[in-house]
Amino acid sequence: MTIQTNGYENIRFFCILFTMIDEKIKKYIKETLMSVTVYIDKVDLEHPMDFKNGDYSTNVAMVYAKKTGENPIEFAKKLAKGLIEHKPKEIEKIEVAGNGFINFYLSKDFFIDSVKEVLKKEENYGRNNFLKGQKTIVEYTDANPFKEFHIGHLMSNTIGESISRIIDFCGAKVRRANYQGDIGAHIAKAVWGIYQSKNNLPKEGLDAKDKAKFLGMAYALGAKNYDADENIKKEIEEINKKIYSGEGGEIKKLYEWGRGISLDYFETIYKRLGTKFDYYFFESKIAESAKKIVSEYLKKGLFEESEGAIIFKGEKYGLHTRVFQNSKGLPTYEAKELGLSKVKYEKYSYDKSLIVTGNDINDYFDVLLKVMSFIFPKLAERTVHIGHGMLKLPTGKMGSRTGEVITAEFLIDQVFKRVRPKMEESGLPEEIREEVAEKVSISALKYSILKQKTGKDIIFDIDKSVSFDGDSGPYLQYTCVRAKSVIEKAKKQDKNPRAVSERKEITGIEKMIYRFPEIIKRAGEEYSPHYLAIYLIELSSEFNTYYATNKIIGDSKETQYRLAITKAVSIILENGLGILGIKVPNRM
RNA sequence: GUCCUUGUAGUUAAAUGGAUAUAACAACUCCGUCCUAAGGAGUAAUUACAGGUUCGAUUCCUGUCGAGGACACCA
Repeated sequence: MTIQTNGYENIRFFCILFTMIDEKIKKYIKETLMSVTVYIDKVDLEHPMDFKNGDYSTNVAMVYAKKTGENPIEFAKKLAKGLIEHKPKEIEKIEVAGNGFINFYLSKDFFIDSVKEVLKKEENYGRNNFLKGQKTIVEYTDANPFKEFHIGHLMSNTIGESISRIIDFCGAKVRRANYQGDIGAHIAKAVWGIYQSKNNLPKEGLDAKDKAKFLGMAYALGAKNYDADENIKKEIEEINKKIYSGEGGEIKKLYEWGRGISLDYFETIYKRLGTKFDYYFFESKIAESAKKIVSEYLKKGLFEESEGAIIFKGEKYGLHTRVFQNSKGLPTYEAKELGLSKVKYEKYSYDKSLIVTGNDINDYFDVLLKVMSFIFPKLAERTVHIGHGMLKLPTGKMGSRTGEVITAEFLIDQVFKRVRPKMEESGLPEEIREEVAEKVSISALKYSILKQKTGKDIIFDIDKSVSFDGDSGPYLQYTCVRAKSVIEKAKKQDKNPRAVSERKEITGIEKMIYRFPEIIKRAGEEYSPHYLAIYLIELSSEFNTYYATNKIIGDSKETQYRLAITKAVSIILENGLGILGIKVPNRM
């Protein structure tokens, strides 16, 4: 067999050679069970909470003892005996606990080999093939031109970007998409506001942020007058029609001007957050095809007419009724989303389409997917909606309708203000202070979003939630920087990492290192970055304990192994943080 | 009213049906530097309530109470 040696093939080759240890143990349990004539398709294997109960543990004996009619403990003992007979070399010891768990203890050689593997694969450590080649399009952020980029967009962006990176690590071919509402009543309000100051527009030279601020004010003005004055309401509706029809003239010019500066401004935020989109989809481009789909399926009887609108009766399927085309003949978001699924597919013939939005539209997505299952059944099967929770301030709800909008930049700036003075305290060179403070601020924010389960709301107290110690992004960065700094120092003394050890004793940090690939896989299977975030904290905590109790750079033979562990931790932290969308500074 | 989500230490969170429910923050004790103390060691503190299924329930089911969201032309 010949193996092509370009980098990519190499990674794949590794993945085939090194089956993950948990998979291997599961297979081995399954085979042993079959030898005692129990067939099962799923073996539960977990890491016990406490290291003293082994590195892996299975409950199969308790679950399946009943099938054979035996006493669980007796069955566990019998099974363990079979397991011990052809124990793989990675396993040192197998024990039956009093309640019927079978516990597996990995061998010292396994841990040393794991460290070796991390050093060998470096930035590719943790990659797997379980989504190999799967073409996946991930839609997230979805900020609307003319409106503010608020903290809801920040959440969607942070989560979507991280999920994209996770599935990329699992072998998927990922494309990032941003779907933007550049049409509709809210836009018309903003354009009306701009029209009022058309002779006093912001100057060309101003930066994107200030121009965007002007748009925010224009929108607020339009929204206020829309509600207060019947005549202005009519004017705004007129503007809306003009934008929809795309007819030329002054309105069109102002609209395009505003749309342009708004999109430029968003780019500066994406850059700051570390996202680069492959595709931008705009509502204005989707509207026509959406209308066609609706009228076609109205004829086919999927939709019905009611009070001048075209609706889908969801009640037949235990869902709600939704309007797909309003009585003015304009397609609603529902219809546009249908069109979008098709347009996306035409751009990138995806196997999977993920859509990350706030969970306030979960119910609505159920209806949409039902409708899609009739119109584009194949696309519906491939579409997964991921609803994230809302970012809430202790004072109440955060939403663009309440008027109390918190922009992403405001929040980042608030965090930055608290981080910046720490740069002086830690005596960093003048020239890198801004840059490090920026990385630390983004990390604090992103981590506090990613550490918890995606669907749940986050109560966000700027003072308390964004902490810089303990369970935080900066803690992870700090641990990584510290580890790297030790390695640098050792290098100057000609001491280098090497995964060789004579010691029999197994430390807590070794028991964490090899788990990284498993965590990536699980996070990818469930589209859940928080598994990774929590793992990285546990890893860091173990490393910091190790650091506090072991002098890493010493004169003993073990120095090279301690350095190897340190290096492995820094590699995992850098890979893991990268996947969370967090950059590690060189110093902090 | 109907449907969906949710309720875990003082606070914010974690826990593929498993072992003594795990962390961080805040509180209280310690470690003052030697490789980065944005660190480490320790103490105290939690599954809303009532039933059920199970060898075993924070997790599954039913009910009660509390919170959030969605329920026709916004997205």
